[in-house]
Amino acid sequence: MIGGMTSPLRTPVPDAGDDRAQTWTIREIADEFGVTHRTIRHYEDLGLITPERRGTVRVYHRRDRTRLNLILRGKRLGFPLEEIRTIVDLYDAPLGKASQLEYVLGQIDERRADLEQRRADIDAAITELGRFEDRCRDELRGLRAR
Amino acid sequence: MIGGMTSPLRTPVPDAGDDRAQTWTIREIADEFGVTHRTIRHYEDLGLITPERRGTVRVYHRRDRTRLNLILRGKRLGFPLEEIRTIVDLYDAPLGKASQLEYVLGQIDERRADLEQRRADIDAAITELGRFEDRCRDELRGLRAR
DNA sequence: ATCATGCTTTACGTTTACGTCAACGTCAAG
DNA sequence: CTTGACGTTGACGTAAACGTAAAGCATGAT
Repeated sequence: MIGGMTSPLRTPVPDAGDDRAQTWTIREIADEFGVTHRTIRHYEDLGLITPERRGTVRVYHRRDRTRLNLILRGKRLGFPLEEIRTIVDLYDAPLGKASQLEYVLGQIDERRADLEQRRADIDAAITELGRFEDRCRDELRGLRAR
Repeated sequence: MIGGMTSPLRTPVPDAGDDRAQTWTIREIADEFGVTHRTIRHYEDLGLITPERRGTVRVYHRRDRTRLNLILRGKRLGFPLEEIRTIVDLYDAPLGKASQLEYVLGQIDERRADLEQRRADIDAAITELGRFEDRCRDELRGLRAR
């Protein structure tokens, strides 16, 4: 089960006063998202997340959690991590100049096309399952009618 | 491009008269489905398809093509091959006894639940993309307004 | 002071899904 | 009968996505 426990870092950050600047350790993040710390670090190796370093230790912010959510959903959808990186990078690209915006909009269209293809596959699979289920139920009724 | 060329085997099968009993070679199947013969053989190693053997040579029937379609769609959806096997096996299970039918119906429900979870993920991703696109377009208009 | 915990890096192991030879069989054509 | 064009079986290679020790700091607790 994935809860929403908020476990404050023992170093409440000097720049405090803002309690929304909450941070988490790698273990807390891993537990909460139901993955191992090794997985988290693997994503970092691939540049999917870039937690702050306080000395040698990793400190995770809200931003990292947002990215992790995107990553895990991408995984559930079967995207390879490299492709997932292009997606999460997309979401926090600079967007400064018009050319960059045009590029991002193009990427968005590509992504959407991909996702809609997948949805079509899923819908096909579901209706097929439905037909198969009907056949099975018919068969079952036939057996019980005797 | 994946066409539908029908290339008859040079041995038109003694049990002929029925032209629907068409067969294909591994190369034809591979080309038509856009995969390599190695991939086809890999699926056979895992028990996903079981082509007829005429001597030492593999002979593919319509049934194998049906399975291959299921397999490739499963792959597009990101299912691992082992899981895909349980799915294709499901579709041509015996269905003889009621107990077997009950089991299959249960499996169908599981599959459907999985697929619907995926569809939910996809829908979420698509609407998120939509919101992001709107923000980008706003930004773009802002730049051009100057 | 030291001891246990938790975090870190380094590095090799594993599973999945094929790719890539190598070496051989076979069958029709020249 | 030899030459290709396919087909077949190993067997090893590889890329992705982590798992699994091994061994070193850092820090709070005893």
